[in-house]
Amino acid sequence: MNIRMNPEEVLKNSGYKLTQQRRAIIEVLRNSGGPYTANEILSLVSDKYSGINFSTIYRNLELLVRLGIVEKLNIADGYCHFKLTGENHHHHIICNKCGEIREIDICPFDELLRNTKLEDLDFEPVEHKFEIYGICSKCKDKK
Amino acid sequence: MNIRMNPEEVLKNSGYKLTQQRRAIIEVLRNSGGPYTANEILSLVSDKYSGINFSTIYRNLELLVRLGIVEKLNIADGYCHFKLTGENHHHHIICNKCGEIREIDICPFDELLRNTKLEDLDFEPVEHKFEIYGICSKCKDKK
DNA sequence: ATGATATTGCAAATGATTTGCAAAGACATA
DNA sequence: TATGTCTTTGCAAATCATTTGCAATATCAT
Ligand SMILES: [Mn+2]
Ligand SMILES: [Mn+2]
Ligand SMILES: [Zn+2]
Ligand SMILES: [Zn+2]
Repeated sequence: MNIRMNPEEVLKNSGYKLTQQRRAIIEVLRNSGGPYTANEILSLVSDKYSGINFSTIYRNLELLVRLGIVEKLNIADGYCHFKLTGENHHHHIICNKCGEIREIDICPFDELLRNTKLEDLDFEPVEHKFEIYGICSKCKDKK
Repeated sequence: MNIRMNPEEVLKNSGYKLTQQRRAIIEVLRNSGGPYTANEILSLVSDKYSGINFSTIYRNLELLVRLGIVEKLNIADGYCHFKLTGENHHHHIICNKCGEIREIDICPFDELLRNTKLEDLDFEPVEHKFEIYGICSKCKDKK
């Protein structure tokens, strides 16, 4: 499964059908930064493909995660957030007040691999999460 | 609010009552590594204080988080996990197969602060999460 | 175009977490 | 130590994101 295949190709290549709904979901994730909640994705997709159902959103997000196309983030706000995996790997800073999610390019994992400390862990890493929570500048100014 | 106060002192100092249930919850968190789900904490506490209710667990965990005594982890398994904040700050490697959570001492945040990259972010960090997901040695051997 | 299968929409179920409310407990005060 | 006030608890019901069963529909190889 070449890493350079696009989501549509991965789907077909894995024996899944390229439905209107799947196209729309991928399209939305591609054109918007994210990460978005299932709710937000439903709204965005509804613009392109009205009538799409919540369970379709959830079922497909799960499939896309399973295929490695989409990444699922468990942010401390009670919802799952989803974004396209891939080219621009990054992490997030999240405001505890307003909930704004901003991307950062700093990846602590690169550093880890460089130090080969992982060898000692007796563990095969697949993915990783790094998030910084705090107060954004807008919210700091407010009080 | 001195960082050297113990949980019981912080509670009283903040005007909250030191109930049997709160004592038991803190006791359990102190004597077990964690992080634990609310469910696991209910079981552990029930040994000490039988009859304790789920809503009491949740309400107090929320309070303890608010007071900075407990840390809430959003691990990608659908549950919230809780552990005592404080002395031994660390992160986790989590097995995608069996769900085992193991502690690691590597903290990417120290590194970040050293590089002063955070100054540019215009953001006041409060806490951070770093987790590595993958396959543990036990699960790797199984297949 | 047809048929075999995968996928969808809908509505109902699930399950962790939250909430309202009356009874019980903590603790400052007398 | 007894009293009174205010907080906290237990219980049961509500919430709400996510999941699931099933019949109807869409996709795609032929
Ligand atoms: Mn990274
Ligand atoms: Mn850390
Ligand atoms: Zn903010
Ligand atoms: Zn494992």
